[in-house]
Amino acid sequence: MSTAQGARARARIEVTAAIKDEARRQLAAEGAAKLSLRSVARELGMVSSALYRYFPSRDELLTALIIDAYDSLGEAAEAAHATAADADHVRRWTAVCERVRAWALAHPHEYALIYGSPVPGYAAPETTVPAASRVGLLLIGIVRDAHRRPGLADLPLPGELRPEAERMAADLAPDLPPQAAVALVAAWAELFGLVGFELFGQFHRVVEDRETFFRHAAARLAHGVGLRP
Amino acid sequence: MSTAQGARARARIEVTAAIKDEARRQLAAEGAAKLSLRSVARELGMVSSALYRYFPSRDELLTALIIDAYDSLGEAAEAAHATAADADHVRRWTAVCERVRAWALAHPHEYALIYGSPVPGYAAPETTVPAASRVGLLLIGIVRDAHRRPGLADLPLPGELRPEAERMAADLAPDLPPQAAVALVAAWAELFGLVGFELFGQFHRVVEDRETFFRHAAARLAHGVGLRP
DNA sequence: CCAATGCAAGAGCACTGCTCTCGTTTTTGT
DNA sequence: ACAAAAACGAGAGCAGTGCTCTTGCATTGG
Repeated sequence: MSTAQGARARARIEVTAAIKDEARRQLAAEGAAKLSLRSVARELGMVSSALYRYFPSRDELLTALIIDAYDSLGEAAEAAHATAADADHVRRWTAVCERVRAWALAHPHEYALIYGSPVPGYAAPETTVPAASRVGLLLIGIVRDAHRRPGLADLPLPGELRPEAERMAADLAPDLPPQAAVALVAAWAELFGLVGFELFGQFHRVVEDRETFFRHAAARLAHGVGLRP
Repeated sequence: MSTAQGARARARIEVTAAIKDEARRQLAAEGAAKLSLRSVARELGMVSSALYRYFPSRDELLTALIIDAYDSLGEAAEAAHATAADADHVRRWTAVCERVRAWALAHPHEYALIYGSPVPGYAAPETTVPAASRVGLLLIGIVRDAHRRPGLADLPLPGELRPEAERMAADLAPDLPPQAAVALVAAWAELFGLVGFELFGQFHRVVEDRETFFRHAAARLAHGVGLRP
């Protein structure tokens, strides 16, 4: 039987956590490109080959960090949503958007890891999907609330788009009108376009008061999906 | 005086071009991470150290490729704009957007290089700015045309945003109303959010008919900046 | 108690960016 | 036209990387 897992098993999860912590430290400090297995091992006082008992490759380590980053961002966004629970739909939407931006500015390298170019060979493994969906699900929830109250403006749905819109709505939010689903996905992508452009320097000498600019852009996105104050 | 530059100077620009060509080949085939100076040199039949006579570092080579990529994208977008010169403003806008998307899908690694996470240490050098602005200038031109005809819808300008809006308009397009400038910059960033999400796999199992989805998202962006058919 | 497994260490391979030196060739100033 | 200066290609070498394989020790489980 043995209730308490042996000392070995406990040591394993501790070492695994220590590796991830040190790797995350190096990622935050220098970026994914400069993160090296050898230097993580060195910092932890072990030899590089020992590290392969815990992660089969550098890419696997990075994947673990990717999932953690998605979770950290999702948690932050959910917390922002919770503290704005009493506000109207537009304010809840912008609260989530602003928190996403704040998280990105605070964790630029983690953000680049998950929303920048895929760093490894490429193709994010399927295991990252649940963690990656958290912000999206949050935004869907806000629009769903607005639709139930009711308070979701009706959007036009061009005929050409109807089949895809219905498919998307069926997968994402069967209770929402199809045009809301497409508007939502578009706004979701556009939100990260705004954040990414600011973070990666495209707004250099273009936007100065980025906080104000972003707040209004986020409000315009909310308006675009049909939310009204 | 000496009109025809010496054979040495001519050889230099030829070798420089050959290096860039081979580097671009490897970039397109394997991505920026796998592009190595040594393998470029190997493929060109020279030794790696000789390559440093032409590019002082790997990052400088990458910077040259970045500028070329911006120019290639800008050229494609301008060509699309030219062939749609007779159409209405919305169609010209969407033509440019769709060409940007098509270029990104055709050159994923180049796109990742310029709009993904900055690959080197980071911070794109100032020399990339002119090439990077071409698509933005194109979009500004379309809105300016619409404003002159006239046919640019009036957008609201919240008081809080007015100072930044006026600053942006002064820098970007003094002849446009301030609110058009902010809407333009936001739409510009959002456009690349849409493209990036599709390219980097965020639409996996979310959007199926991506062409149709994108066309309508681009049209919605046009509407958002005040363009009307 | 003993065999099977988990683990850390070390050596080693193939690769990278980059530097320095050493002849050779081309350009330039007088 | 000739010598000094600059540009160039080749090679060796340094420090670093991801990853594999073998060896010996510690911890498990039957």
